[in-house]
Amino acid sequence: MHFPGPFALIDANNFYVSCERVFRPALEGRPVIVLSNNDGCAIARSNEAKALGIKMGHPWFQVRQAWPDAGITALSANFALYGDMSSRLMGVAAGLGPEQEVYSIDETFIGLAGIPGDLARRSHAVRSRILQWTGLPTCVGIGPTKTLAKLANHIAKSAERKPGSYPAELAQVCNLAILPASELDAIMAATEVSEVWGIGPRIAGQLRMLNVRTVRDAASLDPATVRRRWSVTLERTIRELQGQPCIGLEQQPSAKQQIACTRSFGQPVDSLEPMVQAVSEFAARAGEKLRAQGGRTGQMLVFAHTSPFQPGKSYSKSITLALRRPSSNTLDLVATAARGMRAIFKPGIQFMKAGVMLLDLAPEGQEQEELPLDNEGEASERLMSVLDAINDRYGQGAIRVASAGTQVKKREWEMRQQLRTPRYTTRWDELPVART
DNA sequence: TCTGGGGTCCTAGGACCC
DNA sequence: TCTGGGGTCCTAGGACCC
Repeated sequence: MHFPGPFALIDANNFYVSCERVFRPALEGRPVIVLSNNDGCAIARSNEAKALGIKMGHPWFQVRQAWPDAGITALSANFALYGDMSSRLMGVAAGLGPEQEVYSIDETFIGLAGIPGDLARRSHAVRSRILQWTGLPTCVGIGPTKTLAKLANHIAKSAERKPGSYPAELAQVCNLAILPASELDAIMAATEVSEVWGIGPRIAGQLRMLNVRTVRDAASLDPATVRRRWSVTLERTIRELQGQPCIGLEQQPSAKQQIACTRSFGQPVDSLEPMVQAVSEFAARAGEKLRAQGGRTGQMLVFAHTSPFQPGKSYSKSITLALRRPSSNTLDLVATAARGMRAIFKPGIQFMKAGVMLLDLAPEGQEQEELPLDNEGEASERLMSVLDAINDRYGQGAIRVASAGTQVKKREWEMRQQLRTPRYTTRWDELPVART
């Protein structure tokens, strides 16, 4: 395990909303939310939207009813844009220190070992550079462990957004590593235990029953007792709060152990053909992800179910299928997914969601080889790399399997996305226009 | 009318082995 | 009254993260 602390955590503020605002500055200062797939519920909120009381995961149709006159702008998720903005952010953020772990689309840990001088001042400089070069506002938290860096980031954000919640000088950049013990103690006593990375609602509730309510309370627990009562995971969290590094920095993203592609439909589907289309498409997407990490799959899970929100009879079924031999070939995967769907489909059901999961992943070259009776394997690899290269250059879906549906064959299962902004940075025909 | 998607890790318990 | 000891592998379920 690698502990090049102290650690910084750089985290974008309201990331998806901030990406949208870069290209639509008129949205500054206004309540803006970004919706999940299918325009279902709020997954990102501007500060103004949070101030209205809109919650994470709040269904859009309820938001619309509850605040008809608040001037809320709702946008469909534009993941092509967010992914590209993320890689720009990560590139500039890397300048803060020698080692970097990209933790999520909008967060990165930086290992600061060996950096001399005032880390807070350096962080302010990098923060300004990110804002100037990408347009994205961020906050930086610094601590001797990753858990404390996360906590510091929370404090930096709260101090900025809610003046008075913490000392004003901690806004935007908060370095817990150099705080005098008494001040650190006061801050931990003023922070709820549920804010700690790794403590979710369930464990926070159990801790509350033991009168452990603040971060300070949690940091005073005995690690051995915590391990006995809960698990080694929570023990690590407690030790990290006490300043002992237990969670290392992971610079190379490790290969995934499973790959999923699942979607809710834009409308209920009750016939077999569109269901087969949908899982064909999902299998093809999953195959792209699989080839990107250089892996093969030996098992696929296919599932479909009705909406959990609709009254009436519900139906949910899944099947696990073995591939004849480990493969990353889209044509194999699509055929397997279609076979699975035919096995679990039942007429007269209003299906609302389906998905494909690739299990039992292994790196290429690790599986047992069959005697090559022809050059089938090599041809398949060349076909897939050409497919990926074309889709990479001309856009996702430029070439796809026909069983996933075509423009002629309507794709009735496709998700709704009526409020999507242009893919400004990744499509030539959607570039922002400066002047006509 | 309308409610997301994609991951990881840990533990307990059962099956099975010698 | 008594009923071994130790190990591995797999799966399901719980909890967490963004």
